[in-house]
Amino acid sequence: MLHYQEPLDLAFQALADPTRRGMVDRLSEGPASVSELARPFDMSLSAVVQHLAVLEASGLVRSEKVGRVRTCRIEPQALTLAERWLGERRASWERRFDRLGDFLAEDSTTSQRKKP
Amino acid sequence: MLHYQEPLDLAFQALADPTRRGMVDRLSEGPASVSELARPFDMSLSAVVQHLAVLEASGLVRSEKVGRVRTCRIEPQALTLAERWLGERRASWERRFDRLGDFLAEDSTTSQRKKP
DNA sequence: CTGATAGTGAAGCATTCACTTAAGTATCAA
DNA sequence: TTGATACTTAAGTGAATGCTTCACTATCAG
Repeated sequence: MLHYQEPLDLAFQALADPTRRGMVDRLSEGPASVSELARPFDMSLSAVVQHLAVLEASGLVRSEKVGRVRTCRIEPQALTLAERWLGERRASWERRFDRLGDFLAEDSTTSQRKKP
Repeated sequence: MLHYQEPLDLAFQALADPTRRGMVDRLSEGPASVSELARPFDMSLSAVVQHLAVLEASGLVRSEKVGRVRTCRIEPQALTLAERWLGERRASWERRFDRLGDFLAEDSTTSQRKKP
């Protein structure tokens, strides 16, 4: 079962890991090098680089190397994409919730209404 | 490496799968039974039930059984939690970005002057 | 040059994930 | 009661995930 991974899959998957959320959190305050990103975490640099690869694949982070230092920064569009998806579903639910009063007042079983 | 799974881990993990997002999408339109949730997907009912378990564990969905039918509905608080996390990071980045704009507006060492 | 710094790449390993099939258990309708 | 419906539970499988270690390549400072 090979699937093309949609942006939302990749973004949510990337955000599901606390280390990666920590990295995004750090980057939301401004750019950072790989070792700088790695510092707070109790794991090998290699592991952090692998997390970074996941973040880059998801589009949440981009980076560029100058000399021997790779500088990472957040890519807010991908963040917004996920945020919007959530917002839309919540809005849909709220719309329905608002109409609930009408349904209750009318007391009808969906489509079983007019049958004389 | 045993960890307590934080709500955000569970929520983002749950949302990382397109089937589960499909289910949340459906539920944002209103409650549904398990088989109703399963109908659009080309997989066994068992698989759908397992996806549902992930959604329930994450707090995104709750369900209750009446007779032989389990009715599922969305739990918007968990949705809001994830949405807020994203919003906060984006806000943090935007704040920084605004300050950067101010800085660049005054800075001329790294960019060329406009030709007269 | 020499050595330290910053990162890269590959292999290996335990665990988790997303399914499957198969065999249940209640519940409702006739 | 009989049979269909609506799940439920358990076991198994292959692929993906989150690490590790070790070996390696650039880059910069003195």
